[in-house]
Amino acid sequence: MEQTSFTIPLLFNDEAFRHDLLTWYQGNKRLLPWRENQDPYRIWVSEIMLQQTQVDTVIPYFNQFMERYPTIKELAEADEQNVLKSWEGLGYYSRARNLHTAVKEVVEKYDAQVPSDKKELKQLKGIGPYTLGAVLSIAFNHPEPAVDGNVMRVLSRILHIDEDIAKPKTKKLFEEVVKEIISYEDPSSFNQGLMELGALVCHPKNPECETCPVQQHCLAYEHGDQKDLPVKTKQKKQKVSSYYGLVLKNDEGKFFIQKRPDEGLLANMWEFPIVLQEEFDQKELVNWFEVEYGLSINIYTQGKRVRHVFSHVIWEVDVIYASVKGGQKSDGDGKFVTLEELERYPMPNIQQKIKKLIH
DNA sequence: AATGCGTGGTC
DNA sequence: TGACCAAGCAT
Repeated sequence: MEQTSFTIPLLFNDEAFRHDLLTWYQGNKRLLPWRENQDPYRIWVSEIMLQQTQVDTVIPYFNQFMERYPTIKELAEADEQNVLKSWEGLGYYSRARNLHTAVKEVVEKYDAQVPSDKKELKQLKGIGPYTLGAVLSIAFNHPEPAVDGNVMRVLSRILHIDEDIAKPKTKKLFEEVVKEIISYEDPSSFNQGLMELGALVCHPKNPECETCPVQQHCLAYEHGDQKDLPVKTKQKKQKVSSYYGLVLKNDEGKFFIQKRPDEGLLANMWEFPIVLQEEFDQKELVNWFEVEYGLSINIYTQGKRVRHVFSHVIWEVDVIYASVKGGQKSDGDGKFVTLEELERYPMPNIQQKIKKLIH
């Protein structure tokens, strides 16, 4: 009844492919912190961190995170601000907040045991189709597909599938394909093997086909057009927004920072106040701040321009230094802190760049 | 379905 | 050096 626009070629030897892939994986898999055991909590955390993030970047974050939050209960009992601090610099911060929410739910509803039930696991915050399959297969040995960018790239070449992998529908196609060829003996190694192959051999550019363990199964290699696969439409260019960033110091040498809103970009992270230049000209800044924060500031110099590229937008922030009179009161989410105290607040990289300009 | 959501590495 | 890429999810 399910009609996909693709059927696996009869000449594709899935049994031999599984054997060759698993044999290669067993002999070539990297020793990674989350591969030391099969603790579902560790597997879960690693999969969240690995979303859109490279292994080398994740490793130190994962080790520190596990040192600080060794068990589900300890993470569940933590303050979100501390969890965000552990995530600082890793990006996509909603991952951390969703993981924290989900972990608390697991403690309450499932006695702190990661559910192995597909439906229960899927409804947890931050667990989508990929992470669901990854946790089920790696932690519980269930034969579920875990289709990420690696898997789509590898299989698009092996089976010569030229559907646009940027389209959601295409991922479903690959999930159906994996269901048909996955190993029921070792689904964990099968899924990880596909991803490992994508990371170590079947690169996006210049795939190392000459040393590929499944070269003889690869239709793209046979055609000689592996460089043209996968097909992927490119994303739009980011638009640039210009801001003023205010580094405000009061009489005690403390700096003004504020907590960002609880949703949207960099939610619940802390920042030096910024304002869109198209909304307020530099001449209006003093008045704007007075009205917005109830504090009188005195601009004394303009610093450098800081540029920061996000996934979907570019910020250019002109840093402005100013002094504040008095400034003990702190309405809402703003407050004055010393440079030392500032270290305890989770701040995104754009704000770290601004912070480094303080001398 | 299309868009919002970070950061670092590569060429 | 800008563009692309990397173990995606929420809405």
